[in-house]
Amino acid sequence: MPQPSNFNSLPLFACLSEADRRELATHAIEVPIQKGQFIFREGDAADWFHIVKHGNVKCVKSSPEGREVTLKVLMPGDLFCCEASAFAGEGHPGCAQSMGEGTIIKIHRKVMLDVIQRNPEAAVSIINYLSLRLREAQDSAKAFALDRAEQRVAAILVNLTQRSGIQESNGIRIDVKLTHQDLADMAGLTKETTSRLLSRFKKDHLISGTGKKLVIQDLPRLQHMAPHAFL
Amino acid sequence: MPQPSNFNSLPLFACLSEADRRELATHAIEVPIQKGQFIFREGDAADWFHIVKHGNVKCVKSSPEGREVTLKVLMPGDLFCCEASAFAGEGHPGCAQSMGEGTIIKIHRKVMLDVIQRNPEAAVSIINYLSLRLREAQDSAKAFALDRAEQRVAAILVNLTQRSGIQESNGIRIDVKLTHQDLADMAGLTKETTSRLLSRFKKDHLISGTGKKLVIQDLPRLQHMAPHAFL
DNA sequence: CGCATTTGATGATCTATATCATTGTTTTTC
DNA sequence: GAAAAACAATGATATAGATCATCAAATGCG
Repeated sequence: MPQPSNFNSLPLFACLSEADRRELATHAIEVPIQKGQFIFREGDAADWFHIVKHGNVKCVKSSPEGREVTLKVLMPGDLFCCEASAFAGEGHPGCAQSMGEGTIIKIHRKVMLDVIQRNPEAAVSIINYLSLRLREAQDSAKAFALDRAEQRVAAILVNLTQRSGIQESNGIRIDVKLTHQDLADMAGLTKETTSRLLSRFKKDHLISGTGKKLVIQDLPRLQHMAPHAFL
Repeated sequence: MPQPSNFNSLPLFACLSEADRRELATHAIEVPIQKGQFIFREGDAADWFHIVKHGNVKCVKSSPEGREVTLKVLMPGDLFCCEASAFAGEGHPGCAQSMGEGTIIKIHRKVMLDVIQRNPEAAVSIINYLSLRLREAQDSAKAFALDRAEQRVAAILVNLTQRSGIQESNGIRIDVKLTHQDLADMAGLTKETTSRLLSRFKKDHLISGTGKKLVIQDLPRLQHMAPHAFL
């Protein structure tokens, strides 16, 4: 049961006609996802565009030795891996893995490319989307190359707060279920180092709560610690 | 004196009609660049598309503390910073700096956008170009997060060899003037560490020559050291 | 050409973060 | 609701790479 409301709220589709959005919605497939489930793996054929409906999905790359980085955590509404892959019909450059229960919407690339053909405006949207993602990826590369562990973790917390923060009585709750290992994978650290940093952040009253319920208590100071945006 | 030959050889323009390519060539401006000269700086308005005609240009980001990363070294024929910036009319997300004497070609974004409007095919080329760059940037982020210094330097040498290598009697010469500092900036290392690694590579007969004339002697073994592509 | 500047090589130390190890605390599962 | 599994906290130690410090070699410049 596709939900057109999702399509309307996506900036990427804002330029489409009502008819085209309905066309996309008709061809959209909704799929439930379980914690840890791979939506696709590195190298898989990229025949689908994906949109997170609810839950969170992480884009992951791993090294032969088994270490892995999380390049991005996706929130409801986020499009993923419409990158190179889906357009050029190549394999996926990384994995997409569900971080918990959720739902994703899949649209076959043929349907999508069809709609784009008919809407030059949509192509521009895609270009803007890719440009933004490119900038983000370059910022990440920069952060990994130049920033220290503390700065990277701070930047990640700031980013997650901005993208999924919910105001609460005692601060802003990050609405993503994150283990220390998850954060470590985003920051390119070990879970131990991440754990120690979070302990210090708690001691300094920058954050509170634990595990699944991280609450940001001093966003300005965290932002001040983070040289630039990240993730 | 624009050189249409350059335009014909660019994959990005391959789909254009002869007339459109001529149109671009007519509006192209050729500019000589000096060593160290900034073609643009972070934050500058992005009103131009740039193409390296000869010489090399590096895309650089720097941290407030003065450290910097080189996100990419561009070879003749490479397009640069047609990213987010030029399309969205935003500021440049990083600097572009000449690595030596050279020439670049500038095309105003209005001319470029005009041509793209008339050629839906061109938009697809741009999408493919951006997709590729995105993948590269994600690979870089991954390399910084997961690979060790030696692996990153090896990967960079492999990449430079593939993009600018010239077969010579004693190996493949990298046709880019690189100081150890340049390589260090690409790998996210200090010049000392890079110097030590290159010394070891020489001792192991992986490379020879020095400074401005780096010669790769054992590309297969270097490739084997590098987990994945980088830069 | 000869001097000044930049670049390269390499030693000695320092430090941020990884690794290894343990124990306590949640969360899940049956 | 008890047992199992996953997660968190934190100490002790190891190490890759940074930093500091020279000196030598190459390169550019007047």
